[in-house]
Amino acid sequence: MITLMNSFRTLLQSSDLKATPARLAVLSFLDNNKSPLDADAIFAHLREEHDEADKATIYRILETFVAKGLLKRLEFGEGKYRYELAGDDHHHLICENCGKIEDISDCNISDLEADIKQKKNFLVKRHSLEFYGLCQNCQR
Amino acid sequence: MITLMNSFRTLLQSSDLKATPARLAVLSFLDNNKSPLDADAIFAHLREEHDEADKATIYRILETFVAKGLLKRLEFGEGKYRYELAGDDHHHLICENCGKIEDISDCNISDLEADIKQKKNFLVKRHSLEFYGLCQNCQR
DNA sequence: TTGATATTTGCAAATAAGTTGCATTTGTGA
DNA sequence: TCACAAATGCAACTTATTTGCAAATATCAA
Repeated sequence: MITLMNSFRTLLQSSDLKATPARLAVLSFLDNNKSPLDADAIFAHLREEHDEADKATIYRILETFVAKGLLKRLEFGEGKYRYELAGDDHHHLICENCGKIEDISDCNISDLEADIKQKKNFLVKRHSLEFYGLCQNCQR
Repeated sequence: MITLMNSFRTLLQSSDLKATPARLAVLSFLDNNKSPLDADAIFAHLREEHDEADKATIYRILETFVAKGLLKRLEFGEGKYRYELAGDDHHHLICENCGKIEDISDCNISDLEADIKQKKNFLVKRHSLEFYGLCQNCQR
């Protein structure tokens, strides 16, 4: 735990960000959590953990982290953003019945991106790809 | 023009929806328009065309149309929804510099969806795939 | 063509997500 | 341990969207 927090500290410092309790708590919570979370879930968690932070602060932290590349901001058709730690590229399987969110890696769309440059002369910087359907449990 | 409006009438009727002026105007505007539009753009357009409708009405029309499968609801990382006529499957190229939105078809991810069923036992119903980058003009 | 009626709309108020200005507090390097 | 830029809290605000309810209207049958 101590080492984990230290690694978050280091991460923040190497991004020119001060290691404040709220920032450490946000990183730690997103790290513990498998699925992408929205601002309100993070806010609620910090409150429970007595790492309380104002909602404006949470939003500012998330914005800063996305700008620095520590987090990715995602949309799952809910009318709000979710956030996850930036790591290897992957996409999500979103169950429309129970809301469960799984990861998948190894989507191979770099070929497609090359195609796009070719055909449309559009330079792809990034993409979003999410799948909606039914998870194992909800298929019956 | 008259025939076009009649086809929208027919479309609405076959979806068990009354052909109101606002609904016809929304369909017509989205049909004329190449890129997906948000509720406010539609609202503003109808006002200009003197097909004025309340914003709540616009939102309800859009919601109804999506539910009936006439429209697709999209998100481009803007914190709001955009809508386009449902048609052949395609995805979008969103220019991060000028905001221009182009379409691309023929993305081949049905293979990937089969993979997902295989590996994760997740049943994909639909997906969202959007590309962000620089359009031809904005690359220099 | 006219009524009856269920559907749709307008209006106003409410909610949800996210943002902003500003005074105060706090990490951090000297 | 001090100074100061950076970060936070608070409150007010904006933007996107939703909801309740009464009034208006498209449609269908007579």
